[in-house]
Amino acid sequence: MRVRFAPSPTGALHIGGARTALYNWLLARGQRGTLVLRIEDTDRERSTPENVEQILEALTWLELEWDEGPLFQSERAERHTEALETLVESGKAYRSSATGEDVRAYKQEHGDDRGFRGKPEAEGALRLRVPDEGSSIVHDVIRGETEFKHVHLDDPVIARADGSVLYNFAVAVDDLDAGITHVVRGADHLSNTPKQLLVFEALGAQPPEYAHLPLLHGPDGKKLSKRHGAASVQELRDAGYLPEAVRNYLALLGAGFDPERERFTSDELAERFRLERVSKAPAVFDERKLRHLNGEYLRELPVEELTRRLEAFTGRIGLGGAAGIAREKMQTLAEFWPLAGFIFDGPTDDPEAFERVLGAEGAAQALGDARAALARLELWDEASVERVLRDVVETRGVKPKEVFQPVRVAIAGRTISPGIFESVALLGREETLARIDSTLARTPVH
RNA sequence: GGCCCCGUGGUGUAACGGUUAGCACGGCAGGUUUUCAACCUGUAAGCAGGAGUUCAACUCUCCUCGGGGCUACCA
Repeated sequence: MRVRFAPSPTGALHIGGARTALYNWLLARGQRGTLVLRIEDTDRERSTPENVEQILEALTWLELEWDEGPLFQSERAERHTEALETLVESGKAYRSSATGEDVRAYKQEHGDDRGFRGKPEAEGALRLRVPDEGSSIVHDVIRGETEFKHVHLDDPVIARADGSVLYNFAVAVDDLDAGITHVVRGADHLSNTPKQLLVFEALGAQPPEYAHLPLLHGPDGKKLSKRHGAASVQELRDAGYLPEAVRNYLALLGAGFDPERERFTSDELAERFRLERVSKAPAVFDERKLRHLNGEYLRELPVEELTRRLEAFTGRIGLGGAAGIAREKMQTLAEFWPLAGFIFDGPTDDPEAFERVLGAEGAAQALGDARAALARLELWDEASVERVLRDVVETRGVKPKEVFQPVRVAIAGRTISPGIFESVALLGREETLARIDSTLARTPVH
């Protein structure tokens, strides 16, 4: 089995495209087949090295593997020309200068549901001759059979007047030459399939098996796009999602896995993936669910691994201790720094938190007592810190938060942080006492 | 306009010609708790609508409605 993922080089890898790539990968992996990557760059304008680079980067980030082959469709221009000539010689394609305007005029005359048929000319673009009789039937592994009557189909343009080929032609020729057995792609290509089928037929070749995946929509039911927040793999990465979580989530969106379970390894995914089980209905990309899943993956990562990823994500080093105490509280890598950055960069400036917590009655005394108790500590570790701080609570006869919150604001600057004992223990004696002192110095005493 | 696809709670989905229509996210209400999370318990919420086939339909057929895609000398 040979499958292919053929993105258009328009820039970032769209989330829907990522899922298509993933499904192809799972299919190939589960069936011991090969995944071929090919950039659909017959439109040279849109194909920039940067765009291609972005796509490869995203696929690599997702940890998908593919077979090295001719990566660019444009490298095959010679073969395309040759195939074109074959079709012209056999009368299956003809030159026509007809424009979109002419096609509309034709339909005015013959009816909207009548496909355009041109007359052969000496100059112009190349159109494929579609027979009026019969129909092309798309045999789709997911959707069953869909019939497209030839009368409704326009003779498609397969090459520009300058000889360069167009997508629907090139894709068929390339799939044929690459020996692709299964074409798995977005449902937006379903209507294009009869044109490609016609190309296979004109070339006297057997088409591959097709499977059209349901499209991914945004929360508003419209096709997923920029205004829905993250729309590309790159954005997901930058938002702090883990590739394994993204992969798992994307796989869940329409693959028809057992919903009693939702976490799967790549091997399990590949093992269970069945094209026949893929849903026909479009799915809405729900970032909240991805967050949830990501949080689970994050919490199960060994601390050393989590640290490595946080360091790569933030560009900082020495995050090990902080990773350990913050990991229970984050769902994405991006949430780490707001939560634990104070350990490295000093307390966050949050006047509102300061006012509310340290402005409260008894806060200054509580903080002072905590300071004194901590200063007496001989062994500075989490258990000892907890012991003495709880002692302060007991001695003062107040609620725990009346002691813990002032300490938290003193060291973190804000009311949200990892656990107070762990934070203090990690910060160290010197830094903790210094931060408390500096806080005390500007705290009003009630 | 033409051609085509799709339709189970807000979201992702499971099941089956006969079930109290299940699970998860999210919501709500409690619990735990030093904050925020996490975690635990409980709870609300669905077969788009209408015909037909059948002893029986969410499941099969048709229609309507709704959503989507394609309709380029784009991919």
